[in-house]
Amino acid sequence: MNVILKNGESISLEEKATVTAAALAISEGLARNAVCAKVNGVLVDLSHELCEGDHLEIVTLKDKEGLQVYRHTCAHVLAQALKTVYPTCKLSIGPVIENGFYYDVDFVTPITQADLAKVEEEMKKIIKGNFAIERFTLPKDEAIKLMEEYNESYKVELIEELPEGETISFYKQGNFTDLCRGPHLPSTGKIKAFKLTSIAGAYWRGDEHNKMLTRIYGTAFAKKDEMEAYFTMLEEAKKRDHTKLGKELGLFAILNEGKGLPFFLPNGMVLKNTLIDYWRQIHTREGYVEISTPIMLNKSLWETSGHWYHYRENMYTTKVDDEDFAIKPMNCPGSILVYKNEPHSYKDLPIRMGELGLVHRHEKSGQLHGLFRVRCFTQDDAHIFMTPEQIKDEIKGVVRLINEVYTLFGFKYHVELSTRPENSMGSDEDWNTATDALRNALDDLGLDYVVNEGDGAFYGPKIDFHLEDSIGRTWQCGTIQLDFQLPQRFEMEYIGEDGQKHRPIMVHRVAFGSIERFIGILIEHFAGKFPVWLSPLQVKILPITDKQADYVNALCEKMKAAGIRVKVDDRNEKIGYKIREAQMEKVPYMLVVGEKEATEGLVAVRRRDKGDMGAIPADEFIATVVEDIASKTAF
RNA sequence: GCUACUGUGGCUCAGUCGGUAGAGCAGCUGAUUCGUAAUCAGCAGGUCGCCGGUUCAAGUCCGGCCAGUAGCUCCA
Repeated sequence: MNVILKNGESISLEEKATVTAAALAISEGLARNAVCAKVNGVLVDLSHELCEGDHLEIVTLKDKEGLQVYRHTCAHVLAQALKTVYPTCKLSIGPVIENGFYYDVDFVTPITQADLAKVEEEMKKIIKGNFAIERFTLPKDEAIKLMEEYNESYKVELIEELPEGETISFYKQGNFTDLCRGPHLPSTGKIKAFKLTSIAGAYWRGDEHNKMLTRIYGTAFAKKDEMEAYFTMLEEAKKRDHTKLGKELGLFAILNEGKGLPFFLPNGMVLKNTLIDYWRQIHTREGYVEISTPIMLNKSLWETSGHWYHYRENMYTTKVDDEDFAIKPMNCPGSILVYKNEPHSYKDLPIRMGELGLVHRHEKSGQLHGLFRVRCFTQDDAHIFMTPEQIKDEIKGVVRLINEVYTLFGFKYHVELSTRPENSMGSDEDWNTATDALRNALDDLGLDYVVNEGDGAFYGPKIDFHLEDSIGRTWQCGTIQLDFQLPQRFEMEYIGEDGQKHRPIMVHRVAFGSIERFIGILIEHFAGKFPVWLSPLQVKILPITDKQADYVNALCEKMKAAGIRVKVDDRNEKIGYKIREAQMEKVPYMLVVGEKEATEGLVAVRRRDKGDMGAIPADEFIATVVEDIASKTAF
């Protein structure tokens, strides 16, 4: 019989040849590295029997799917080890995740991090035992019987939900059998590098009303050095932790007096204000106007907007003179009131109305984290009110602006389009129109995007921007949300060319997302070494002795006049001490000034990452820094 | 909110089997005026997250609360 390979060629094999046999027929090396295969697009085991005309693609550990299968087998080895060490535990699910795998298990007595070593030892034994992993299938009733025999009630529950008549596959390795779709490695001995990393609680089926199981996380790589590299990356991420750097660099603090409510310290405030200055500059250029609305407005407003019904549990409320008020969790209703404050002609549109709005949301305590998840934050919000014809161009303008912002900081990003969720308001027709408008704008710009079905806001579909930082982690920041609902609820209008009243379309959009979160991301992205234009302190002057005091003070004043953030360290300390401290503060430029420089009008420049750069005339240095700031260059 | 873990001077951490706290850095004082990541000496600083319990005795053991961390769930 013949099977067709990835490159279109076909090879001839004996009837019922397995994937392994096929791999061997192609090359011995491929057979050795084969993990599983894709037959007609479906992943199968190496022991799978091929049929005439099958399209065959051998999968190795170099393929994403190959590594996933490898990790999935690790999860099974973990499960087998757990059943050996803790025979009374019950298994639930054990999938592959990014960088590893986990298994959710119900223990009679909870285990701790310290117990993982024992489990790892057992896993090593299983790997060394090199048990063959064999697939078999059972009809539903027998599958249930088998799992009942093993007392695996979670597995029984999973099987019961499968459609009648479905054959159910199991994988057996040694004395251990697990319900699984597969595929798997041919034997446990193929695993070369794995580690159990952590333990956490996780709800059965991800539902907080269900029992909490113990989730054991692990990671696995094809080679030991790849795993080492992964742990090195994690170490690097730890060093960049914005909560740690935020403290060390005096940027922000979150105190017991208000959890999730960040305080900006002087250095962090410089960062925040610099970002805001930049934001104002580009938005003014793009034809935005800026407004500011109260952080607290009365209940009837939030009833009109729908927040009172759809967002109530996240809102802080209070009573003023017996009237209910809510602290705003979003800025849009305020912006709408500004729009409605006067009548509008079609000639006014589009109106691009920006607001750096401070919003408060009562997030659950367990999800607060540094600046990434807080209870009060500043959105770099803007609402665009427009005619239906303007939608596409306006969306495109916003996408371009967000691209400009992310590019400046050196972020790569990808785009996601989210569609109608379950708990939403409005007609299907409106949703379809809105979703199509976003889709068309993205298609027009030729941007790649993924679609998240059912992940939109309750008032409309949205485009999300997920940016990637310097060590490859992704963050959701920018979002563009189209809204047909609020204009209706607030009965917004404009007078059209025809003299009739029309309803404007509204877009909500942010570029940074939340300035707080964005600052957190910037801290980690730059590891605290901000580019000159963002650095809280740009230049630190370090005189060798107090004989240089006059020269150094005059120099400092001159730099301040040039718009540079500069300080003199005139303490009675050795130069090495001053440099060490400035390095730890991550100041981009240090100027060492001794006798020689003071008499000749020079500065000895030391750069944060490059060390001693030699002496140059002071004026030349000032010009360089001014240029760094103006051009917002990366250093 | 849920599960697990953690909480000792401003910061980083030590404190054994329960016997009423220890270091380095930072700070202050003094000396030193020095050339590219820590000059020396002295001083001061803590009701061990909070509340309660066990005990002759609690930083240490137990319970509750508060806060943080890793996840779950949710989200900018």
